[in-house]
This record gives sequence, structure tokens and C-alpha cells, in this order.
Amino acid sequence: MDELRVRFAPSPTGFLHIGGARTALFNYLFARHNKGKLILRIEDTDKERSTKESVDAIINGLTWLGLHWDEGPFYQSQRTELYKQHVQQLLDEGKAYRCYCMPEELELKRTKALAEKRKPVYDRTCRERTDHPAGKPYVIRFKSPMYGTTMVKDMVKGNILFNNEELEDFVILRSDGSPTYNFVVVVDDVDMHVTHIIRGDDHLNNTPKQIFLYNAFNYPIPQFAHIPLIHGTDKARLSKRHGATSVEAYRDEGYLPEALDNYLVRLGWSFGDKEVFTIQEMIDNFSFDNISKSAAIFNPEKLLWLNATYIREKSADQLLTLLEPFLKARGWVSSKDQTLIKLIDETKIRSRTLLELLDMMDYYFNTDIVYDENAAKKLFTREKAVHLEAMLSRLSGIEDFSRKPIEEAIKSYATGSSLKLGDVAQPLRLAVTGRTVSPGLFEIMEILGKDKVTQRIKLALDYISGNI
RNA sequence: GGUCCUAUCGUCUAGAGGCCUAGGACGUUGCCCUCUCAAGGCAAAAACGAGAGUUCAAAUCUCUCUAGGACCA
Repeated sequence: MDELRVRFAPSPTGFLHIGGARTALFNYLFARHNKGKLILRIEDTDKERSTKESVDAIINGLTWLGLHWDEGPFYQSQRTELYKQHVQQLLDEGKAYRCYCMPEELELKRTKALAEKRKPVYDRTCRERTDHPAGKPYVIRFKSPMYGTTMVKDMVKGNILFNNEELEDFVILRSDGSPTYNFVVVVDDVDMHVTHIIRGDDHLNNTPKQIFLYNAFNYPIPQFAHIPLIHGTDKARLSKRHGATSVEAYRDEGYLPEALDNYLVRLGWSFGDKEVFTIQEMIDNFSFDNISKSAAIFNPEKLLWLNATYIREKSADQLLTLLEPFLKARGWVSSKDQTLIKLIDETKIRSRTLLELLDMMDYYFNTDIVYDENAAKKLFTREKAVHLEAMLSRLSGIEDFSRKPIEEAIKSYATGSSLKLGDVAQPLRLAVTGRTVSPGLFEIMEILGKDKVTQRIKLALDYISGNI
């Protein structure tokens, strides 16, 4: 049983967010690096807030990111019998006890303690109680050690010493019979033979309590790695307030999973000066030696940059496949047309997301060209119309409507009229694409073909004569 | 309120006593390239939270403070 086993254990109360995805990624990388197993466990004990949609979102998100797990998903909601048995075991062994204190009394004691500047911890009233008043509601508390210290050995944070006196006899089973988080986690991790627990450092303070439980069950204490949280720009924990934080939202905005993985792995982990990693490189090099201890702030700009570099490296063919769902959503027809492939090749270097890529090719799909208003004011003037007209006849005369002859025609006209190339190119670009920004004009013209180009120049001329 | 964690350019980070007049990346600015916009190339601005101490020497070790965060309620 020396197999390394880790788990990712999200609660399905929302979408898979950036922070959860990174925790999953670190678990995945650590498991793969050490040839261990990754378990997916859905912590859906909170029936009020857990939803099927969230479970689906988490599973879809992980799958999209390429983070494959080996066992599960297991659902805590289906394991209540196991938890009950373990509660009973602790009760039988005298390691836990029934507490009949009413919430109101406890609240009273708490405020009083606070007023007297004492610690508001449970005073262990029922710890040694032997009677069992029938019909009275109770919770079950764990008998925490009252003295001594507990050491959490953490692969990220180092050794952390907790004073046992600070920790109270915490509840393991609520009065409604539901087990609490700290208890369930330990039972599951014991049951699933988890050897390494990699999770957010928001759980660090829970860890000593969990260690008590491991000891109570005579189970070896797993290795812990508490990774720092991801913060938003305001340095507060990342939440819905910070905009698109769900993994699926990034997918829908045209981010590539490898870019998001790459971004997330570098948030808190480093490997020298290296910035761009394939998944395999991440797996090969991942270790907790290079994890930073402090929280990281999520920086969308850098993610965008990474996404752009990944888009650039894709072939136009691959990109077209990735574009498919986006095309469908817009009702744009996508044939495996060579001209479209060429256009993608020209445009991909200018796009940071798949959505941007598509936006920049709208003139290819749309039959109606809508001119950029400001540009039309500036570029569609009478003076420019002369050039457009001249170019219309010259371009119409080209037999082989490909890049080279097109370039020659436009350039020779510009020099012949002692104009800068831009003076001719920009009105043409606007006429053909509706934009002032596009890939190279000659390439675009070749891709669109003579018919479309000449037709669009005519339309532009109509537009000018009708608008001045 | 208590406990715990953290602290290098705006952001992600390198740095584990002398190699640091602190390196890389994103972003920003300038120049080059150029039909526009990108990409690319070159360059620049930009940081060790504060104060004590240890040491011949401290971003690096110790302490205090400050600031941020998390957990417990």
C-alpha cells in the first residue's frame, strides 16, 4: 500500500471556479508526476446548496481542462452509513460524547466569554456526563485533547504548531443527524486511503482537528500541502464579484484549455524562468519545492497573452475545428474551404481568443458589409472615391487574381499617382472588410476572390455617392 | 475577539548570507519593421513593507511593528 493517492474534493454549490481548477490541477500534476492515483470526490453533504448542475459543471470543467481522474466520482451523500458507523465507533470507544447543551445556552455563554475577554470555546459541560435524557436533542462532540500541542507538517508551509488548548470539543454530528465537514473529510480520506492532501490553505486551521480524528481512528496522518488561495484584484478571495471566474465561462469566451492550465500552474508554482509549459512538461517538473507560500492575484492580461501564444501555435485546421461551436452559435456556415483556412492563418496571429478570431473574420461570413462609421467619414471621400474607381477597373482587369498581381496593381497605382500606399490601401480595406484593421490587404483580396472584391468596391462607391 | 498563514517591480515570480549596481514574464512607454492592426526585434521606466538585531557581509537568519488574508465562531 505504498501507492500515492490524492483527491480533489469540491462541493457542488457552484461552478468549477479558477481556484478549484488550480487545486485540481496541482492534485493532477502531483499524482501523474508520482505515478499515483487521483480520486474525485463530490462533497455534497450540504443538501440545501448542492445541485446536479454544479456537479455537471465541475465534471465538464475538469474534463475540458484535461484533468482526468482515476477513481470516482464518489458522492458523500451516498455514504451516510459509513459516517454513522464511524460516529458510533468513536462513541463506543469513549472518544466522543453526546452534548445536550441548547444552542441558546451556548450562545449566551459565548457572548459572556467574549464580554469577559475569554476565548469563546465550548466549556465541555457534557464531556463527562453519563445520563442520557430521553427525547432531548443532542449533538455529538469529539473529545479533543486538552493539553499539549499538535504539529501540522505541511509540504508548502512547513511545520506549524498548534496549541491544543485553543481547540475545543468540536461537533462531529449535528442534532439533525448530519455529520460535520471536518469529520466527513477524515472518514473519507481514511476510507479512500488518501496519502497526500492537497487543498487550499483556507483549510489549514481545520487540520489539527482532523489530525485528532486520524489519531482517534489509528490511521497514519497523510502528508499535507496547503496551497495559497487565489485573490482578485482587490486582494480579497476570488469570488463571483470578480467577473468570469468559472472555468466554463473561459471556455465560452474562446480560451484554450492548455492556456488556462498553463496560466493556473504558474500562479503559485514556478520552474526557473520558464513560462510556457505543455501538460507533459508540467507533470515532469511539478513538485512542492517550487510552490510559493503567498496568495496570488489573478491577472487576466497574462492569461490573454498565454491564450494568444497557444492560438498562434495551432494550425488553421485545428483552429477551424475549435471554432466549430462558435460558428454554429452565430449561424455562420463553415465549410472546410481552403480560403477559410487561409484566412484563419492570416488572422490567428492577431487574435487572443477564439471569439476575437471569429470577430475579425466577420467580413468573410457576412454578405452585408457594415462600415466602421468614423472610418467611413474619413476614408470614403470624393477624393478617395477617385482612387477606388481607378482600382476597381485595374483589379477587374487582373486575370490571375492572386496576391502578387494584386499587390503589383495597387502599388503601381499608388506610385503612379505619387500616393503613399496607405492612402490607397486604407479605403480599399474599408470597402472590402468594413474595417480599418485586418490582415494584409492583398492576402484578404486573394482570399475573398475577384467577384466579392470588385462587388464590394462598387458598393463602397455607391455608398460614397449616396452619402456626400 | 482568538488562532493560523503571508509579505521582492502594477501583476505572476527568480532569489535558499557574499555571484544582486536584484534576474525573467505579463502589462506599460519609446524606437525599428510596416498597407492598417498584430506578431517579431531592440530599448526604457518599474520592487526587496518599516524598524531593530546577528554577521566582515543580509532580499536571504532572529525579533518587533505594520499591512493583507484565512479559519473559528
